Amino acid sequence: MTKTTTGPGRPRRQDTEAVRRALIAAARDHFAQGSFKGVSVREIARAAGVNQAMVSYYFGDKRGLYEAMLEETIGPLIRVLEEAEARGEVARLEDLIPRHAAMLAANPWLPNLIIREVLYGESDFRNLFIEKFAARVAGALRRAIDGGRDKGELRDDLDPKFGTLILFSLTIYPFVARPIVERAMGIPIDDAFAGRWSEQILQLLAPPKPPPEDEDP
Amino acid sequence: MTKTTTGPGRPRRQDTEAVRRALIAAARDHFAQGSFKGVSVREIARAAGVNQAMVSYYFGDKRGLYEAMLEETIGPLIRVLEEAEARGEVARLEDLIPRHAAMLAANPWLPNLIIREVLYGESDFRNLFIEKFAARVAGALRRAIDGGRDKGELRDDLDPKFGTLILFSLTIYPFVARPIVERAMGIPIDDAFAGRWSEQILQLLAPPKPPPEDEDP
DNA sequence: CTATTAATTAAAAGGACGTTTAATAATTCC
DNA sequence: GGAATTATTAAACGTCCTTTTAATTAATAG
Repeated sequence: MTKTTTGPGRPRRQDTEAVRRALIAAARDHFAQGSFKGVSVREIARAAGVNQAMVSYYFGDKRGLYEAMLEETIGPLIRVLEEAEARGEVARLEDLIPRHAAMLAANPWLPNLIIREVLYGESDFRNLFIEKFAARVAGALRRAIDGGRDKGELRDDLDPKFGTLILFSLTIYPFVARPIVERAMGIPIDDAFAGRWSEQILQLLAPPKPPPEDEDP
Repeated sequence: MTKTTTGPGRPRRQDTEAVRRALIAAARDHFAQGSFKGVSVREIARAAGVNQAMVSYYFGDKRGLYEAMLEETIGPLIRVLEEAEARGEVARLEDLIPRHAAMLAANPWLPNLIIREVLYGESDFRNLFIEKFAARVAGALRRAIDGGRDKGELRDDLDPKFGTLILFSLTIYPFVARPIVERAMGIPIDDAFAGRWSEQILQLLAPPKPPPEDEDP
């Protein structure tokens, strides 16, 4: 006779990786909505459908879960970006910007995690985060700007350092401030937004078009 | 004989307003650094140099202190801005942008409080906040953009809605992401920054200059 | 087949936190 | 000048949260 009631003990043939993944996913979604202290282990475990003691069992403690979550959610995205850069797929701003925007639009938890880590991240971990994430993105933006300048694809009154900051701000902020943008400005952040927004950014940085002739070509 | 040791009881001639102000200031600084749950009443009271029970005594509870703090720190800034607008002092982007930037640079706790309220603010209060703060700033930006367009002071390939978002992003984000900007991009956010940054923003939105003649005037 | 190991549970331990309380002393009011 | 009020303190209270523990059972190894 097989027992059907749940109780302590090892369950029949349950995948340990599934539990880990469920916890990481629940942690990602919850930490994107609330602060580190504002989200409880109980909540996360309940959302993941596992016992709260599993957090300590798999990750040591709450912070261990948090850090594993950051590594396993943001890490892959950075790697994808870096591989794309290595293959020269995002050397030009016209390729890089839409890619960044699409990535942020497709992963709604991403901008929140980033900004939270920047605002409240604790010393050591925040340092690592800035180094691993922000510095790399900033580097890619800077290289694309320098390249664009050299090829005359960029307006020449743009300071390269400030240009990097302009791009950084314009790519991330609308997604971070989503509630404001949607409700106070009436701009929906939907699938189409990333594309139109990228176009607007690129247009802003393009060199001035020659003044229109009075006649059509 | 006058007692010199501290103990329970009403102190000699201490100003009740001073206690209130100390609590508000400590709350402002602490809530700018940590989340609502991440900052304890004990910490704030200690920083303010008063007993923790004073929080309940003056503000009812922790949330009462938080809301009073938001009202008394952000409220005046909004009012200053609105009065400036009423007097027509910030109708033009060249006046409005540097003013916003200077305000954010001069009050380092401001961008953090704003973004935190947007990210984690709880239902009712966040709604109020967005309505009172974000919507007004967005409105002022929008009016300045529309005005600038009418007078031909703005490039004409700029969608007004997106233009508002561009300005909003560029004015706030560098101050929010200060650690990133300073450390990953090497741009110090100091007194001089607000001015140079405003110029860069305005330059970006200005209509393209006529192509330079080959001779000096 | 038996003994060990691994995964899970419910419950409890231990700590921190927000809030309340009772005591106390300066101030104010009549 | 005495009674009531106000501002303050230290301590306690109750709650919630993270982490640990002891029990339990499936899986695995010898």
